[in-house]
Amino acid sequence: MSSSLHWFRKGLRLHDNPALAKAIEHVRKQRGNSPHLYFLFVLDPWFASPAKVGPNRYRFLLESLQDLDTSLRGVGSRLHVAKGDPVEVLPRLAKEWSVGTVTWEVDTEPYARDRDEKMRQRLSSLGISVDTCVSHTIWDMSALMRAWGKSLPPTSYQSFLGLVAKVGEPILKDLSSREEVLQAIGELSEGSRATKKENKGVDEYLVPASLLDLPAFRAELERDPKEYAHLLSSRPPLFPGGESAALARFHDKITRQPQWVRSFEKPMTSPNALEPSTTVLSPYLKFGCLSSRFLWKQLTDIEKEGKGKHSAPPVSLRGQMLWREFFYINSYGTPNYAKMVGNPNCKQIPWGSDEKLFDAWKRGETGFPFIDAIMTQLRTEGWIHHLARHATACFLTRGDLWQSWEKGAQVFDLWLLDADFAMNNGNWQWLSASCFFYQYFRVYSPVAFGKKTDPNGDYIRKYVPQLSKYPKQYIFEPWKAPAALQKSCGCIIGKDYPSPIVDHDVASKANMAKMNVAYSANKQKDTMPHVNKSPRPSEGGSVGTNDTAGEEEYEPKRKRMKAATGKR
DNA sequence: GGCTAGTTGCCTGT
DNA sequence: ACAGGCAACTAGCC
Repeated sequence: MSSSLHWFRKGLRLHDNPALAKAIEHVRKQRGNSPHLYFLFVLDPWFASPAKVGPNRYRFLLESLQDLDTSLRGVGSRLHVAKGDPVEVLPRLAKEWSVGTVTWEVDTEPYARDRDEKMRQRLSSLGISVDTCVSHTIWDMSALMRAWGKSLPPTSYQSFLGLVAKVGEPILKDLSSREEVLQAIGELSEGSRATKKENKGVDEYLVPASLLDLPAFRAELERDPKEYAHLLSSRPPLFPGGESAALARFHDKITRQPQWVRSFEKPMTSPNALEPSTTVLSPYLKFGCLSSRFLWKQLTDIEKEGKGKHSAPPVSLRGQMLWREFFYINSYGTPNYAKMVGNPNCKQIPWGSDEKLFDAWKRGETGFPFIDAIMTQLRTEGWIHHLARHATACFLTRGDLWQSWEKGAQVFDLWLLDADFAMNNGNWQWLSASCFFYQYFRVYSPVAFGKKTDPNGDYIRKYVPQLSKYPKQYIFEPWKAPAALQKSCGCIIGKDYPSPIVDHDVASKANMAKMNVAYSANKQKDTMPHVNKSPRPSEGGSVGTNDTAGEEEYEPKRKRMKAATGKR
């Protein structure tokens, strides 16, 4: 029982990995029993299936595991990759390998919290000790919630900034580098018998070399070759997974251009640039290939070192990191965070359920080129700009299609490389004006918004190539092009490219009226909790765009509200 | 109870 | 580039 095992889940890195460092310490303390340090990742069927993770992100994960394995083998160690339920698999291997201590990085997602609690109990019953560290986020969410002192987390960014100012910044002095950690592992590996033992027989714990090694994904590929065609291309991926790629990208986007870092303002970046206008470090943060604490420290240092002014939260790069922490505390402290029903911070809104509208959105066939280009980039490349996410999320929910944010979040969760429980569900609530943001009358135009940063429509030309010959005055709204022009451009609207599935002006105004009704119903429920009134489904036409009807709908409720509060 | 601020809306006019 | 109208939201703080 003298060996240790570090369990990788997120945190797929060696640098700044305090739980892994603890595992090294545990092994160092052992003497004489040829203790070994094992590294394990478990492909849990809970997420490792084509229904839960799109091919791009699975590829990214495998590359991240391959990179870890390569690094470890360089110093005489290796990564073991097992398949199955980790609560079943890990304790079995721990016994087989005479492991006395297991370490992992804290994961605050509901599934992970539940799984890890089961793992603790299971290991405890086997007499195996557990050591964990918080290093996926900059702050410890449980400590932040204690300091906050309320049962529900702060839902405004400003109050969150107040909270972290009160708590203070964590001390991030001695973040270990990958080289330091590898050297320490190398010293442990020397003379260890375990590495040699494994060379006998078939190795069932190798990192899968590609998606095609996984039967479920192979079956998907055979079922839908077109969908997976981009995976078979010989071109290297746009965003390769792994710690090496993470550190290289960090160097390229951050270290190499301090002036750009210091002047970064998120709203000034472009959602439809052909080269990403932001860092695209998010996939690496999601899997922990890059340490958020390391990035935070580097950004802080770059701001300090330069002279003159630098940008500030919420729009600066440090501000982006704080948004991440903000959504993490919300995901940690909100019951049923990923749902509307049962989520105390989420407005209850009677979203429609129209499969045709939803599928058209998902497939990028709405007839709005800007939206369809975004959805195509998402599906094929796995990353879209933050503001592109805004535009398409608003379009699906309160802007145009009036479909549930939960269904939109599922699509993002499937296809995004950086799909993150906290930020994905939080931002969908934000964009649908269900939580965090409530100015529902500010609606993104699927035609006008993209023109500001891409007047020529080059982004559309790339991702919706049917329209590539359209002149710029029609490319954002091709249905307005004269029939002769459509013909000469080789793309007839309604035949070669869909007609718009909604009239944006009509739909968005009708939806604003529905939001008004839904908000009023939520207000009544809040002020009169004994009246368990579910939000009324409303037809767009019944409220319509008539101002007087809206007034009548709204005014009496104000009075009732006053009467209700007056009772106190 | 009132006031203010809120990561990044759109459109028109200057 | 920026201001104001649009018709008007909520949370947080006083």
